[in-house]
Amino acid sequence: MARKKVTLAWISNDAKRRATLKKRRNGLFKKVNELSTLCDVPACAIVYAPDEAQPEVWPMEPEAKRILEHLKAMPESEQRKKRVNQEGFAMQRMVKLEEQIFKQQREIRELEMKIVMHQCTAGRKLVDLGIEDLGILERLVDDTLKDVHERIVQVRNLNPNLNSNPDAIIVREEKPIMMMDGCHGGGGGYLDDVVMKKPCMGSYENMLALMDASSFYPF
Amino acid sequence: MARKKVTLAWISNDAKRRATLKKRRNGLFKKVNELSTLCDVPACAIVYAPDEAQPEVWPMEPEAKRILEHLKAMPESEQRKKRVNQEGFAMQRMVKLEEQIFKQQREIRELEMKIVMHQCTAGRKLVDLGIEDLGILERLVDDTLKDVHERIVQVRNLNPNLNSNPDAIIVREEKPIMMMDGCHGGGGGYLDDVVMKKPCMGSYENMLALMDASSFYPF
DNA sequence: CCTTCTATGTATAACTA
DNA sequence: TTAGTTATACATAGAAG
Repeated sequence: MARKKVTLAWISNDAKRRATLKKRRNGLFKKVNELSTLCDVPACAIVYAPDEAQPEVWPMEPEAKRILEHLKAMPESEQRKKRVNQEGFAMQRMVKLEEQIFKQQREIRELEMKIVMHQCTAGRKLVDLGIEDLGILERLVDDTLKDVHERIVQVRNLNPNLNSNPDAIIVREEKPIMMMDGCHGGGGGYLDDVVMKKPCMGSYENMLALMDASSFYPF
Repeated sequence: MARKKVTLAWISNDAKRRATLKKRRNGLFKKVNELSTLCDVPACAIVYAPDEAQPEVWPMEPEAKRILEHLKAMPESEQRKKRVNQEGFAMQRMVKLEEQIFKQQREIRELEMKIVMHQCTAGRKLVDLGIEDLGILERLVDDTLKDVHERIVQVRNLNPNLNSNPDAIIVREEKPIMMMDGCHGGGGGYLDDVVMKKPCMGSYENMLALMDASSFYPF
């Protein structure tokens, strides 16, 4: 019954659109109520439905009307201020988008470095990496080392008589790169976040983030 | 971090109430947008914030007025076109940015999947390793770290002005990574469900539509 | 056209930096 | 304070009646 991901676009299917309108209008009005209750602020919402001469209004018309009177009375000069702010809106949004892109680029690089770590047995050489990638890799390896240390300490605490010194066993291989497969996850594994991380917010949410009152009404 | 069950009552704590107001107001306006986009109906919401002389209105306050007054349509559409042209540049840029973001998000997801694949293949966790394996691992990781250090020093000697701090990255070098050779089981169908989402144009078009010229130049 | 159901997406309370 | 995270509550798309 997998629910689709809701594409923000006009719903062409008639029945669906009407169903959605109804459900969401209810949800919207509920939210209006909650907001004005929780925060004790006057609030209202108005939705025109096709086929309905009068729009749905929430809360009761009279109160809504009172709320709306303020708008009518708002002087022009303030509207102009708002206009200016709204023009700046696009700018701000672009800045946000670019920031997001930058962050994502870093995230991508980091993931790539993690994979390099996994890959090393496949023969990748450090010589192929640029200085920046080396920096990232350094940190990752260091983190891994810390995780391993930590785990060793844990185990030692449980069994103080154990010894992890593998000198007698280990023969260093030609390749200096460790084989990471299977060394992650679970107990503080440094890679868990890769799996768990929530997908980045879409740009639309970003836009909403900009919809802060202070940007619009800075007087 | 358990989220409380939201008692539908006035929030007495000041900071909390303000935070909630802000969050929920954004959420509310987002819903208004979604509703009017999905179902193509005029809709608006108005929220008064304390400490603000004027209420928050969504969509643009003048548009809201129009909605409320059963606005008259025609002459405005032409002005809207003009408006859109004026904003055309910014809009196109934003579309580009959004596309880029979307592509990057897919890239990130793909990288994450590759790592997951590794984890699954390896199927072991740090916790699963015995003390000896941990010791071996420790040395391997440590050796790797040393190798990385060494390589960094080498590179620095060649180019003393280089900086390995990832934060300094601005433009990505040519993609140096070759991913996971041989790890894509046949067909690689596992990513098929990544649907090409239309770059969030809808919302901005909608926004522009709301930026009706008559609303902005009401003099 | 309604409900009702429920799996899944989204919003957001609480927390952290 | 504002921004970013995470876990959880809530909203709702799609299906079935």
